[in-house]
Amino acid sequence: MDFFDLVFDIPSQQSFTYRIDDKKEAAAGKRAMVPFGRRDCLGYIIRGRSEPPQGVAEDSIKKIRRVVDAEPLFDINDLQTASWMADYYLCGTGQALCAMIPSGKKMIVPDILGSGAENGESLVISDEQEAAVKLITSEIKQFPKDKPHPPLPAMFYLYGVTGSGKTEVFIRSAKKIIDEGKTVIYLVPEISLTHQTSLMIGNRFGSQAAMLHSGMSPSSRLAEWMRIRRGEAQIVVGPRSAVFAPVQNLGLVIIDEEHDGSYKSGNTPRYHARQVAIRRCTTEGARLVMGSATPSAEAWKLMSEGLVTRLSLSRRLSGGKMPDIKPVSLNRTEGCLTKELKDEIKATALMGRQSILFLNRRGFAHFFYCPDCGWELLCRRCSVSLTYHKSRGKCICHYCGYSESPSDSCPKCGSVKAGFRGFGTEMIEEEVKSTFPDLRVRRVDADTAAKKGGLEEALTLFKEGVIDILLGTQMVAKGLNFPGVRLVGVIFADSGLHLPDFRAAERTFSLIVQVAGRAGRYFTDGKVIVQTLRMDDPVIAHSCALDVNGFFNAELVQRKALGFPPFSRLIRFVIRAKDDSRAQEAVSRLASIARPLIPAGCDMLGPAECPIGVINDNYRKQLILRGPSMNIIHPAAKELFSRYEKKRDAKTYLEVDVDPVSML
DNA sequence: ATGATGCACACT
DNA sequence: GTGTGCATCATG
Repeated sequence: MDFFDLVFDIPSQQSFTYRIDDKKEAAAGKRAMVPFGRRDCLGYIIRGRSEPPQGVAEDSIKKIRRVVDAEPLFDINDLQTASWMADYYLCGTGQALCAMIPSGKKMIVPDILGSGAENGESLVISDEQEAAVKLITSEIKQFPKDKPHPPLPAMFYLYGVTGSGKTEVFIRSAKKIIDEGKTVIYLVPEISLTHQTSLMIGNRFGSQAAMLHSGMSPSSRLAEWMRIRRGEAQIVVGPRSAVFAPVQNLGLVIIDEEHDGSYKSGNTPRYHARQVAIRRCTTEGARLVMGSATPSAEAWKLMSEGLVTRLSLSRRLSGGKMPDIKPVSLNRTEGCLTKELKDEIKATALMGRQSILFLNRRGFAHFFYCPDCGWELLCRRCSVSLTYHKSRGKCICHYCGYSESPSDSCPKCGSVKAGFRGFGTEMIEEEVKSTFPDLRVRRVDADTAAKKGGLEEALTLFKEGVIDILLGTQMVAKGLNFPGVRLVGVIFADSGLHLPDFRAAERTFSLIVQVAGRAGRYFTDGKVIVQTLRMDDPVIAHSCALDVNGFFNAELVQRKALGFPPFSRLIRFVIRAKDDSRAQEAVSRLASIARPLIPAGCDMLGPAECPIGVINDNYRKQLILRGPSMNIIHPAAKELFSRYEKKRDAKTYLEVDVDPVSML
């Protein structure tokens, strides 16, 4: 073994061979400084070899300058995971490896939230919880080897309303697995919830636990990582990237709030932690348990197919009850507060209790709808909102390119008020303040949270009861529990429904149910008012009834009919360029390469403008490959990718997203 | 990704 | 005839 193959953090699958004098130093899994091109570069050693690869002259091989690590950073499993990622997500092996370690690449600001810890260990658990722990930690039955299916790990889904004690089941299961001498990875979404859960795990597992917090300094992150690598931690808590935690003898991966979008990486290796977890569990013989009150459609389907075992928790603990959720029509309402909501805010204030009002992010684009009956213009083929383009005077589908002219009155009820409008978020704050001049109102959103301590301050004040009404976006919707809250008001539940994304309904449903879970965790008189333009919309109705089953029954029929996931798999190609016509030409070329490559039973959506057509002065066009399974479209996508990249169009960039989660 | 190279049009 | 600007190429 005189030679070693290295990969770099570049978007190329290629590896490069180097030589070393002191070969004891070098080993697969270590990093090394080497001359690469005209500069020195940090590379990852992925394997040793006894002679140079074919076609590479011996004297063109350079020497490794310095091996950086005394001990390998990656073991064989890690290296295999990286090459699997490179293949699956169409990125460089080096890029994948780079994503697996806490690099000093991105600097992160110090710790934020200092909110209090959760109540400690509850000694008694319910029968349901007990049964769940038992199943999760039971002997893994080997999958029959003769099955045509690809091997899958033992997978469970802890399905139950907020406050039903999922965390306790996770913790007890983890304890049992650790007692068997194995290790656990506990994944949490990339939000404030991380902190509360981390504290709790810290309380219960002490020094056995390691945290890979997203708000940690790079140095302490690295320190924790090394501690894990050395085998000094049995349970690792962290966001998405913690799925790569270098634990030995992995026994269990927990994915808390499985439906959460932050498990999908938004930049280059665009991996999904759930997918990587499944893969890791498969190769390392571990089991997987996910949990949420609102599973993703993918998980729901896996459950109904029996590939994931469902474990239900049906009761709320801590003396809480699910709140009374009331949908209220916004039609013909002056402003954005209905009488019902105002009355409840008043009543709540009189009781000396608190309210949370949710301003869900407004639909970003101009969509065509009727304020009187709620009718909205949808694509006939994709059932996705059409986006109005003022310049062209047309409504366009961003998936398939279909367009039509808008009419000047509502086709359903004839109202001439139909047109393009939206709720301004600032005006809501105005209205709340002017309606309730003697109540203390505080708004928390991206702007207010931007300045340091802004969010923490607001939440502390709210907790202390110094604020009566907390106005907030998603960042307040998740995770945090405020025992004093009686009322939750959703200002405009439909807003997310207008997004031109086939998951719009799923996300809206999930958000409303999660938000409802904020109220009445410890009391029986929780109240939720859901304001909507479309009282009869099944999504709104199902979410207000907390009817997950009913929602998915309807939603999955729709998805199946339209051929969207989970009944198909997607690979999305996005072309980005400063110049619109260059971007257009590039997608056209991409599409013409793609057309003959599309396998039978698969199709291509687009090329079309991305739903957010311009970001940062970059024009964005997309093309989506769709097929019944990954096995079928993935090879085609790989071929398309490599043929397109053979010659890249000037000043254009291509991004590939396998299993895209957000289509915006 | 990124630095090197080579070819285009511009200006002393 | 040399000088900036960007598209193209290779990196062992």
